[in-house]
Amino acid sequence: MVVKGIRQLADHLDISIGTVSRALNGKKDVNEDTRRRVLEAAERLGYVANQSGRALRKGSTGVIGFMMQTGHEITGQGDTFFMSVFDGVQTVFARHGLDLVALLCSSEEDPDAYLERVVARGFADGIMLSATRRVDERFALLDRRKIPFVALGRSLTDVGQPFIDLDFEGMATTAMTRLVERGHRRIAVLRPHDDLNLGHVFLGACRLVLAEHGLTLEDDLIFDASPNEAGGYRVGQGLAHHPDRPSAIVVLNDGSVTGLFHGLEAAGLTPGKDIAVIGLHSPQARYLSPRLTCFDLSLRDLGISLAETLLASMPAYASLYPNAAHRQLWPMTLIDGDSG
Amino acid sequence: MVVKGIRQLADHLDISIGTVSRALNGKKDVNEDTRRRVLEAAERLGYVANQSGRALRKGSTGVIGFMMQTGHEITGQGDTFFMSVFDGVQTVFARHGLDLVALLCSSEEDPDAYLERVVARGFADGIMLSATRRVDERFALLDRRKIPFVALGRSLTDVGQPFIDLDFEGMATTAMTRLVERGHRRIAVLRPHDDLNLGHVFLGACRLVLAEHGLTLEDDLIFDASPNEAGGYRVGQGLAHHPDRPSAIVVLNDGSVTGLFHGLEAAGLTPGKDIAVIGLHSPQARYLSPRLTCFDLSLRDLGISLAETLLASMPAYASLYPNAAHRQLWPMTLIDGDSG
DNA sequence: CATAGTCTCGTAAACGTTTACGGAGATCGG
DNA sequence: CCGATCTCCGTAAACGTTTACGAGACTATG
Repeated sequence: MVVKGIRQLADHLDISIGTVSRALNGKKDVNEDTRRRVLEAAERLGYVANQSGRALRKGSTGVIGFMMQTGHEITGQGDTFFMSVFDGVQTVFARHGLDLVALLCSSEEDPDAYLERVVARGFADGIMLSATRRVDERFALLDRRKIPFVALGRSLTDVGQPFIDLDFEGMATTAMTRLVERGHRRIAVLRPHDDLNLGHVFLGACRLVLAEHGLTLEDDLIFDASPNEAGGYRVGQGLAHHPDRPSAIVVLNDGSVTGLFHGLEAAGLTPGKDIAVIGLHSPQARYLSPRLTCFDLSLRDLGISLAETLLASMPAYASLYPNAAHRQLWPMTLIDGDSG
Repeated sequence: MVVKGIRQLADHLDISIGTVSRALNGKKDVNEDTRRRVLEAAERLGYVANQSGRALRKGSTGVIGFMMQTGHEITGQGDTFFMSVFDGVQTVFARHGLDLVALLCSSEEDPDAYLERVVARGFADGIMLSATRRVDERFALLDRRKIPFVALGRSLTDVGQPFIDLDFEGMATTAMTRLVERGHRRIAVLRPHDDLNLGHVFLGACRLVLAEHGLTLEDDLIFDASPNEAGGYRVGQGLAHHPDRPSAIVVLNDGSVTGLFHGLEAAGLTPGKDIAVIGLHSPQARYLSPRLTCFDLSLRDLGISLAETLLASMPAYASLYPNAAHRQLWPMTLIDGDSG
């Protein structure tokens, strides 16, 4: 048997709905005996407070929305990237009875309009953004709507929004220094679409590092490619037939690395021998041959930080996370491989 | 400027909230002039009806939940798999103003309890399931709660629930016949955890096909492995050192194939030469060397069918999809590769 | 002109919950 | 034994929306 509505549950117990509600919500003014009775009955009859009614009254939904776009060509992240991050986010939210849902924006719908719609409806108490773009209306939009949010990926049009982004500057420094010290002079970069800001940031950092060594990043060595196997394959082919082939390449699209390897091999080049490859860690990375030299990070911990940063900006939870970082560049560690 | 609440919007227009609501919802009893005025003002002031209020009154949320579990070790599918399916689902839902969200169940929470909680709250009008298990409480639970749903993956405890599953029987027939005709006699199978029913179904089908040829599926040739690179790698190693090595393997875990290849290679075996490999299509499949012989399917179309099947079981939309399949085995086509 | 019909709109109830408020009974201190 | 305090609970308002209902102002029709 299943009971629908607090009214039915209250009638069933010969108690007023007020008391039932208080009992369920752990409020003070309720006898411990009746509380037990209520809890037991709710459990037995499968009563759970209606989401809409509760949200309407309380003014908060208990839901956090993580916006992502369907159709996988947009972001450069590997296949299990988000699921790992989510797992970290959840462990934090679970402590507060918050639920994480992914807001799925169709590839046919305008992301800005979608987000505005969802936020304006009051669907979620907080928003997580991903795949931030170089000019990203969404930051201003969320500011305007005054809803707490955090971005996975930095904002370039800076007005103080909270975010956590990968430390691309650190990555650029480590990668470029390593390559230069090993004698590389012509170094290429593979990044996803220019509109995503991670590639933009990374290139800037690379230029800085290279300049310190009196080197430059040649325009014809910057490859934009879809963050998938096909994109990597094409770049591999392109590299092989490049009139002035670089001796190394750094790959931001972790989904493209295996494609790149096979593209190179198909053209008779051996990664790590004919051309050094440094990438981002992905599940495949250590099973590639040669093993990929790559930057690793704890996605689960990243998710935890992401959640804490968001909660820190929500009035109801801020006091619990007094020293959560408002903005953070997430450190990555280099894992030695055989590819570069 | 942003307006909050239909009351404010109505006051701003010197109109009653009833009329405003009717205007926004395209109801009949409203002058076309005032409707335009309302629509324009709503657009300009950024008014969108509150989700909770609307859902509470209408008794439906306009939200469809796709349940999935975070932490990627459970299901064999990755982000791109789901994102492609979602894209298809969305194109159908968009026509009806329905929104798809992914209900993310933490790996630390019991999936059944999670689903019960979400459904009982009335969070969504319909549910999509994935990663169905051999004994899956969720089917009975959704039946009991009388909420429309569809599963991506069949139910084995059969009481007529709607689902779409991959045609593993067809796949088994095609794959096994092909291998047998090419002279293979000892054929292995790699599948994810036994608790997921796809592996169970597939094995059964394989046994049937093999029996027709007077062959059997040896117990020591059935490998259960985590649906990831590491799992595949270990099986590759295991195959290489198998006392009576099979000459072919069919792989259900698409996330494991590259790992399997590298595991084999690390042990000195060449896929497609020393051992035939047939798998499922994945973004990597055609960039592997040798190219993977695999079964492909249109994920986007699968999503469309999934959505239509669900809508067909929702009273409000059923009439629009009179001949949507209630249950469906989704066809897959074999793509010739070099691996087997 | 009277009546019926049409068009448009305002009013108010309802959806399921939470919570401020007040009241009834019990307990306690003097 | 009386007033004060405490414990527990019921009542009712409020959250923002949709919609059934009815009313007023026209128009058409006879």
